[in-house]
Amino acid sequence: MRRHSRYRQLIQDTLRDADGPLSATDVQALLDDTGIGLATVYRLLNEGVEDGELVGVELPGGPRRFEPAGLPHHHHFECRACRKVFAVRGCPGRMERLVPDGFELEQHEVILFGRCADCVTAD
Amino acid sequence: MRRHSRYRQLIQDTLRDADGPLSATDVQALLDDTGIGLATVYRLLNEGVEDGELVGVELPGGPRRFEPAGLPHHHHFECRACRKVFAVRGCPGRMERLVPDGFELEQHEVILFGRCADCVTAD
DNA sequence: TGCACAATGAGAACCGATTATCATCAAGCA
DNA sequence: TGCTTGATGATAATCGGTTCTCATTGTGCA
Repeated sequence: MRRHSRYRQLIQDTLRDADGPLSATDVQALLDDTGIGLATVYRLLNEGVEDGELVGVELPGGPRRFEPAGLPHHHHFECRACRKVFAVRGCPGRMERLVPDGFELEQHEVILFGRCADCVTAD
Repeated sequence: MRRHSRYRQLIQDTLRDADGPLSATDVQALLDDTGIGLATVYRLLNEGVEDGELVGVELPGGPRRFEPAGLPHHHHFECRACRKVFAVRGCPGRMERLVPDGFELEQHEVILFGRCADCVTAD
């Protein structure tokens, strides 16, 4: 049984309020003023996944990220300038057309790359 | 100036004949009988990218992969069973619809996950 | 045929991400 | 108010991937 954990809920809230999936170091940086250690962040993120409250998100060339479980179907946009990752609603669909004969499709991921609004404006 | 390289062309040919992008260790394994060293594989792959003959392909949670430059627009299918990655022609399109206001889209990647024909048959 | 130097292979080193270790801290109960 | 025990933080260890180092090889030209 998991007893009192100062941070458990705080991490959940942090992920829920974020614009997209966060890495362990992102979470630590956002909770910097609490002094939380990186080991604790990893521990709680992994526990969150085990408990089904969180899901891991893998994006090309980056560390593992985490977001709340149960979000509606969505994909991700990675800003090439600030490296932030945003969840984007919707899906282009029609993935089946791409699947070669004899292959079985289980899942798909769409990743958009470009520049986020903040970085576009910053020019 | 690059002079005689036994392997340069061999690696190009290997990538060109493959079903999809290959990692450095994939290439080494395919050229196993030549005794090529991993350092050489990495060196030639990186040179290939510098020279514009190859492009690097990043997929979630895997090592960097390489494929010939100039291929027509395509995406990738990763087999969850054998971990092989296949290039798949075509594109679902309509990516712009997903881009949030104020964001600028530069590129997109679509990755399909499932089981390849060989692994489906192997059951 | 000999030489200079690029190419190579083996393995050490490095790197970022992640996990393990362990002493310390503190919540909740006696 | 003490005690037990899970939670925590600092840091070492680990892990896959990749790059670096350097002695050796062998190509291509003199």
